[in-house]
Amino acid sequence: MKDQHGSITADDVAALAGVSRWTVNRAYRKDASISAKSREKVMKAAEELSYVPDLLATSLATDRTNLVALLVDDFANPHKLVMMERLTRILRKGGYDTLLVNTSDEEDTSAALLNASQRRVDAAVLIGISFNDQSLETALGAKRVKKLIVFARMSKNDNTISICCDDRAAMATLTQHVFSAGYRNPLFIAGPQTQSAHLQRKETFLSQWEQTAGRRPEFATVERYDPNMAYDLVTERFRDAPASKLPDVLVCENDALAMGAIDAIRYELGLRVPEDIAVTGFDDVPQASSPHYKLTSYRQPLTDMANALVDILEGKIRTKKLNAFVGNLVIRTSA
Amino acid sequence: MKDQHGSITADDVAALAGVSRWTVNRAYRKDASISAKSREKVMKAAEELSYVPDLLATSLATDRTNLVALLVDDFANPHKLVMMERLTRILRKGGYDTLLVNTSDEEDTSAALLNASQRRVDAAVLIGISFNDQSLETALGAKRVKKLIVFARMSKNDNTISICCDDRAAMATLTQHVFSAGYRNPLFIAGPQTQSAHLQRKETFLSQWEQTAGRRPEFATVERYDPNMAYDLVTERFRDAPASKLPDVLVCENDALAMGAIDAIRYELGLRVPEDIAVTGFDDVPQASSPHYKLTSYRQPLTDMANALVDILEGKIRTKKLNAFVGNLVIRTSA
DNA sequence: GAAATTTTTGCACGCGGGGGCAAAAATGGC
DNA sequence: GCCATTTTTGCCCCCGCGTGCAAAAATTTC
Repeated sequence: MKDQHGSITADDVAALAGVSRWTVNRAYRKDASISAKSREKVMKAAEELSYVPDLLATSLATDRTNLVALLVDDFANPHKLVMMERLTRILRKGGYDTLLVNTSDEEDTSAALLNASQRRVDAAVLIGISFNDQSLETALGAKRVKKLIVFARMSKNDNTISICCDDRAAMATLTQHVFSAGYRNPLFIAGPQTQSAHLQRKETFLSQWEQTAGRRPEFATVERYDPNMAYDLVTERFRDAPASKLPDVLVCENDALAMGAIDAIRYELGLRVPEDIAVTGFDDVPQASSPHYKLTSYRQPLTDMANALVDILEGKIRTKKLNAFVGNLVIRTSA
Repeated sequence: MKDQHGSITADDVAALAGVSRWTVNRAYRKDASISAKSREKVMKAAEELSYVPDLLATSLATDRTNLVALLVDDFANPHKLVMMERLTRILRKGGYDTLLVNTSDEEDTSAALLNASQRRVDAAVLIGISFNDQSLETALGAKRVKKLIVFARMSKNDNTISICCDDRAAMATLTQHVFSAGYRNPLFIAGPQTQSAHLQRKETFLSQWEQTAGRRPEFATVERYDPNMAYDLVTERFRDAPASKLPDVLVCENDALAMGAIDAIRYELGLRVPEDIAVTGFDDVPQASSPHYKLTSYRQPLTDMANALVDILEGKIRTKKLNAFVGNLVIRTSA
């Protein structure tokens, strides 16, 4: 009875059940060789003492924590919330807990990874945007983490695993929709140029549009995925532009930019969406469906992607670059 | 050299530095009695081997994990993102990591708490809305967690610690602003009635307005803190109402509801904000500042609150109910 | 320079549980 | 009922590090 200490260990249960400590632990492992009878005895005793195995000790002994670090660097984008919800839920279902690591002000992703490695996470999942391949290459922390997974973005780094939706297919669908809706003069609004994933999205659109419409569209970039940046960009670029100089559709790299663009069109340019300028986004954040935006957007198959993540953790998938996930275009009235 | 195993332990460092393992570990504890000389030797050897102490083993030995479970049940509200960012950042600065627990579909908060307790978290912080005092009372998991902290809400449960902004002061400021702006016929839009924190916000407004204006205002409630619910509420309630029956201001329990209300006013009622109906929110989410909403809202002092959380974890604060945090009213054009 | 302190270091043991093997018990065959 | 198998159980040692104490080394005292 070390009940006073507060924590009940397998020893206590063993004593009560009249078996050895090892038998108690075995009762909790499903593949263990133990008779149904003693397992039952153990479970009964465990319940009586309200015993639960200690994951810390288990982790230490097995070198498996069932813990995944989730590194997030941009808490401004509501899509992060969607991803976090989906990932935590599905990871949990797969038996994993999530360590949330905020790398937004901490330029040094390496330090975050190192810290995670000190907790022996089974994997680190990056859903940020400012992690570039180079930093992953040089990060000391990166090497200590068992698995490094870039989620919703493609990394070219050979040591990292990428899970991403098929940008090519996505942009093809989008291009198709925009073109067949009659738009002919698009402007692509992209985020920072340093991000491979998004660069890919941009390049894919540009080339696909060129193929479809015979002309390579213009594009503009902003420094961060911040609605205000898109807002300012659109405002400054088109404030005094004659109607003939205006694009007829803004294809935005994500919803955050699209929403900023819509606001600028309405409140700065005094124009209508989609009549004067149409807008498309990417991610289909919850706000995209608000009557104000009614944003046509592309929804990534996050559930499938998260399930794939679990499969990777379980070792069921060994491919390093998974990018065949196809989502679907959510057509609303903004384009 | 157990380098092949991948993990370098204190033993390896000890061997290289020519001291015992315990001296190595001591070098990492700041209050340990160790000579400057040998600490230096150890650190040099550690760097050479790129050794880092294992937090799992440390936690097991010290019964202190420096891990905090953050339970979140509503990923639809963008304010959660703000809170998560602030909390993770400040906790990290205080030396704590964050375990993100999604309790949105899992009705059983108890199971989540139990799971967290198996990881021996130093505390569980609830920033959700559907945790009610009763469930905290009966939750088996609750007892196993060292500290149970309700953040941004007041719990009446004696066993839990609450950190909340001063709702009375907040609503007083808001009431004052609304009243002196000339509004006389407010409608309060509240979330689910089961939540003590928010009930408090509502009751506070009602009584303070009564005191100020001499008349107890009406209120309406929705089932979830979901913009669509506020949207529908406003639409249904006022669609065919004559202008004389309309409130002149909607005081909403949070920004999510306020934004839904604004959309309904504009897109369903065809009225203007604030000229026909003004709106106020609470939380000051990032979207509140968009040109579309320009929402007058109340910003909680999250940084102070998060710092208080760290102080509680460190044992520097022993008070159980902290609710003296005063934020500030962010006045925009919606009211 | 020897004795009395004080600082530094080493070590047994513990934290809670897992792997793998040998002993014990249960089962099967005839 | 006896022996060969198979299942079940107990146990040693290990995971990586912290605590508290005793031994060793360094420092002070007179």
